[in-house]
Amino acid sequence: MKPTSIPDPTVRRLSLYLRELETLWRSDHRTVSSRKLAQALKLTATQIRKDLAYFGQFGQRGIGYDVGELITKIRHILGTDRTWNVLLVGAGNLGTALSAYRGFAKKGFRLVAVFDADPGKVGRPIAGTDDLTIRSIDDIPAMVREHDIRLAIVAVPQEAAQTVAEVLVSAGVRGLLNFAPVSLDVDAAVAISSVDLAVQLEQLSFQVGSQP
Amino acid sequence: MKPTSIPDPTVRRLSLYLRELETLWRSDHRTVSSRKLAQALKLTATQIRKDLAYFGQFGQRGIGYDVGELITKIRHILGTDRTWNVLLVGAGNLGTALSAYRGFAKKGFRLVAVFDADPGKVGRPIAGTDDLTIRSIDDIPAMVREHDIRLAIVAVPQEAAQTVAEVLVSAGVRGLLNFAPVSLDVDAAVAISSVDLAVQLEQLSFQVGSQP
DNA sequence: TAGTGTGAATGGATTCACAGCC
DNA sequence: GGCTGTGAATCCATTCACACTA
Repeated sequence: MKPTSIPDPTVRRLSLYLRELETLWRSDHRTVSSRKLAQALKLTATQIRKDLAYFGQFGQRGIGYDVGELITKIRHILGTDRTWNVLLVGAGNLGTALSAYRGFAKKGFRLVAVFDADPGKVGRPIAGTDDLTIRSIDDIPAMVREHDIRLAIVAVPQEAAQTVAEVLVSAGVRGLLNFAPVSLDVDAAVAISSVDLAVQLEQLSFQVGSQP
Repeated sequence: MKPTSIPDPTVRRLSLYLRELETLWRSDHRTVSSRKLAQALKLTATQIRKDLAYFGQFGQRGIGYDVGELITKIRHILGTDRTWNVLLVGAGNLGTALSAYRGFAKKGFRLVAVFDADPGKVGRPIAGTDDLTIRSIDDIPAMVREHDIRLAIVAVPQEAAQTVAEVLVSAGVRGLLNFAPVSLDVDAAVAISSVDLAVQLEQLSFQVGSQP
């Protein structure tokens, strides 16, 4: 891994490369060219080579890339070659669906606890998970310490999001995946990734709407 | 609205401006400067002014922007000043959570039907919605025609996503919001917006991981 | 021939600097 | 004094062109 700062778009694409490579692996492809990868992802071959070149020389001229090796390398770059303990706040519709989502575990993210502010929900088990029960928000700091938590998912209503974010950050969490439709204001050292479901539809509305 | 092609990043930010403006409106702010807006969203004031200038002159020098007016204008630009009928495929964990999500309706997106391939699920009502029941995938074309559907949400497992996308597109859908962890291959005229939940966490892993 | 890796050129978004208006 | 709108300058990601290797 080189010392230079990596362009943000490159990091985003790295995840897509990994996803595609894993699919290729499952269908028994053991080598792939930047051109093939580009086709599948609707990017350019040069871009993929540039992106990978930020981190080293992974390919064989004339041959392409070794799928298994590249998977290992990208996982290492992204930091997903180990297990991350993750915690989730907000046991509403979305929160419980996310708790039961298998895709996280497949990528090495293990959900260790779910929290909700509603005392009526505390203690209730979450369907579709092995043995998770809803905990009180007050237990967050202890859980963060106990399980070395660095990442958390925020799936609470807009009004509660900023407060929850502050609790998490002051407990020591370093990255937040935010589903609340609000821009969180936290220390700049904390990484934030946001998914606003309505915003996604608005983008489509714009693109489709400007067509007849 | 000008004829020039709008930068993609600008369109993405437009949604954020709208969200922030709606929050300001609820807290009784009736005017706002680009600097205030920039602070809240962690952007630069110039960028906001440039973005808005693509579409016209909405501000008052010395004063700022009228919150209500700007909301109206941005909604018009995004095409959300009308109701969009939307359809959702995949009544698993995530799909049912999305069906019950109130945020879509607030932004003018009305979910009119939910589909699933599992015959055992067809006919079952969806909790948290008024009167939606799960329908057979075969009914998609009829529903698209009947309700003038242009946007659809894909919340099916990876293996099913490409097929579902093709069914939707050939039925006439113009934009897809895809939650399956796969890159969909459809006609270039179809707008696609993708949310891969695991990818979001990977991005955080990278950012947090490169810190000590 | 098929394919990677990379400096140089290009293109497009962001920021600067400032004119113009309240 | 405060703030918008915008050409010019800057910055940064993408693409081009090609040396190099299997």
